[in-house]
Amino acid sequence: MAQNEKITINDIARRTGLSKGTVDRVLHNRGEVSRKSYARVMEAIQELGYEPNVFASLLAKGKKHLIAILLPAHEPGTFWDLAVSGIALTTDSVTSASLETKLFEYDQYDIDSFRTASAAVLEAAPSGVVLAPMFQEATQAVTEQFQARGIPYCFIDSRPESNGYLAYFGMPLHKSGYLCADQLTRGQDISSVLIIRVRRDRYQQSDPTVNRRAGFLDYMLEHSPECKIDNVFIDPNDPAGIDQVLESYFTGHPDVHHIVMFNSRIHLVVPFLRRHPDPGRRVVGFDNLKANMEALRDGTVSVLICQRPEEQVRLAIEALAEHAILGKIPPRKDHFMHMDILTRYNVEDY
Amino acid sequence: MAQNEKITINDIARRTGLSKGTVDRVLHNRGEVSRKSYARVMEAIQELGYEPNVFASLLAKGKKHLIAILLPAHEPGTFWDLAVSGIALTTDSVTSASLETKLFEYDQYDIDSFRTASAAVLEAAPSGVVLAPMFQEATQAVTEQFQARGIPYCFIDSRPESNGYLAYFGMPLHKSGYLCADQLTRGQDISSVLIIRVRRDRYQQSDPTVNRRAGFLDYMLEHSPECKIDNVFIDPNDPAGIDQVLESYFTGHPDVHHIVMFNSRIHLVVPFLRRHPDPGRRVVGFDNLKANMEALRDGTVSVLICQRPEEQVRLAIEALAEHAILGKIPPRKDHFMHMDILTRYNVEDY
DNA sequence: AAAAATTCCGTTACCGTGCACGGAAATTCA
DNA sequence: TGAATTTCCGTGCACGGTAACGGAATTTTT
Repeated sequence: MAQNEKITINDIARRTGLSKGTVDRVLHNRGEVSRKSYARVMEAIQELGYEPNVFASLLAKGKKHLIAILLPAHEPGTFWDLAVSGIALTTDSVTSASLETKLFEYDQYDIDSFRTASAAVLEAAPSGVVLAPMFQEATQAVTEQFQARGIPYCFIDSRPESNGYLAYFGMPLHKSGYLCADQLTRGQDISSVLIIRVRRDRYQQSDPTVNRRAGFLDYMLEHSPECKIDNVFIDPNDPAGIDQVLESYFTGHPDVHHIVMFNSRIHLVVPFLRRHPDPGRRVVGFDNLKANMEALRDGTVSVLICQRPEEQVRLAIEALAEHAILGKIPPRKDHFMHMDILTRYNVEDY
Repeated sequence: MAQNEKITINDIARRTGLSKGTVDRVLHNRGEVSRKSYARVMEAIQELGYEPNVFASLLAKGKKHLIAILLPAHEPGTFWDLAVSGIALTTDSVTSASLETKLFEYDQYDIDSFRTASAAVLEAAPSGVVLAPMFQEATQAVTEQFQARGIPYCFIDSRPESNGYLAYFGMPLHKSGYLCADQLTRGQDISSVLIIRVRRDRYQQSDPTVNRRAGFLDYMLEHSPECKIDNVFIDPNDPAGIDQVLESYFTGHPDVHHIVMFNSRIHLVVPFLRRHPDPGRRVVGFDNLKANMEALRDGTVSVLICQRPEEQVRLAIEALAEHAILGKIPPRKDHFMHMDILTRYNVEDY
């Protein structure tokens, strides 16, 4: 409070009778300092409450830190497209002057492309990496490389069992399924629900929808144990097939009104739903894709549960930046983000 | 992309055959430069794509910018307490090295204390001010002072008619009332609602609840025109009185189940509601005060509509910082923030 | 005890801008 | 035309920290 003047390494040098070169050496403990001098400097730092000047430091070393972002290809209108848009959110022009971000993309259905992309990341020798764990073993493999090279990394979206990451930013998956069920049923008893699922591929992937579904089922078991729960599977790349599947299901089950989908692709079934309106129907999906929000606006979808993937990316980048530039490590590892409930009445300003 | 090396004012000096002193003069156009030289420098800046090095600049001038925050006193558990907690969110340690924030508080029921606080802000000659418009004319008066002195300012929470502010961060008020009604009724017809209001004081204050109520009534008019809407008034400082008012209202109107309140004080009526449970009741309030969230958890309150006042403060500070440090002006003035819907199932990670 | 090797430490040249000072060049005045 | 101004512009130090370089002091070797 009182003493306004920031104290510098020169002050410490003077105080200890040493030179700023020596002070600098102990600050970055890069050796070549006697025990005695080391102790004296540390003491002075304590006493005077020295704090390094970030600007001077950054200016002097003039290094640009590279943050690598390793994500599935962001085809327009997909979840990963949202995530990627968060890179630009690293708004802070000051910080960003010493930060460079580079996006490494891969095909989320092709493990080899992931391996190639990982290799490229390692090649680039970044100061930090943001990634989503898609392929379990391959992710494990690459993060071990990161650790071996002392490269910090953050997970977004979901999180593997491992433990070496700097931080994780994502939605509490099980809870999100629970919330989803509550929004669908509005806390009232319902008699039937249809879960629409996407058939997964051969590789063992980390799949957030598993936990969501579990949360959903837990809620239903507690609140609507009588409720009949059906599952149908669709193929994202076959719109005609989707229509067929739904058509045949609903002709067989005219009494089913409610629909949920635990991934971001609720928009895939929207065309069908538009053609077959049902005033008693409720539809809940996930993630604020453009197409999903459109469906929310016109009432085809009742509720979307969203997790701000852009924010997750932004926060991950910031955590890595703080680590790289200032050597800070975030107090918490796991950051469970708020689950946003979107309806047609609050979708506009999202 | 290709040329990696950042170009500096020295490069420009060399290119133009002038000295860096001159280049610096045109960069900050502080005169003492001939037309011809000025033009040449500008041209070179264009051609080479010069961008100043923020760190060097900040280091050289070494000035700490002061951002003043002018808000109602943040008594624990109030809305303004939340807002104030956002000051600490100016997380970016790099930026914050050149930023200093100072909180100026006043009594939101005492216009003189506001005047005193405003005077103190002017006294401090800050590089920017964050404020919420409580007293209309007094706010007008002080912002005129800011403009006269070239001090940029941002509004949060709500926004007066005037026009000289740098940016505004807040909830779309009318829409929030609309949303509130939808959450209360769940889109279904209801027959009656009770609006609980706080009697306002003598001074003409900027009152966000007016717009919210308007939005609410608009919704009801559209969706439940038959609905009977009652109003009662309570005094925040008289708990016993609150109980009396509610007691007498509900004994007279046992058929009324639904309750809304358009300010952050829904927690005031929670004790009464807890003592008089009603399974058919729905209660909607605003803002994530601790007490409100508690009531959400135990089911006394059904839904809270929240606006992240901390984020508003953070964003306002960041906007001012960018302006003060880098001279940037934000692209948009008005930032309507997303309205968060909180239920017992997503309140935990908020 | 002298030479060789280590361990420590001070000096110094930057990093890119900001800014004060003083002087050269151009202009105005007498 | 020479002096007095006014316009312009270059020089140089400061900001706080980084890191290479080389030398003094100390320790180890022969």
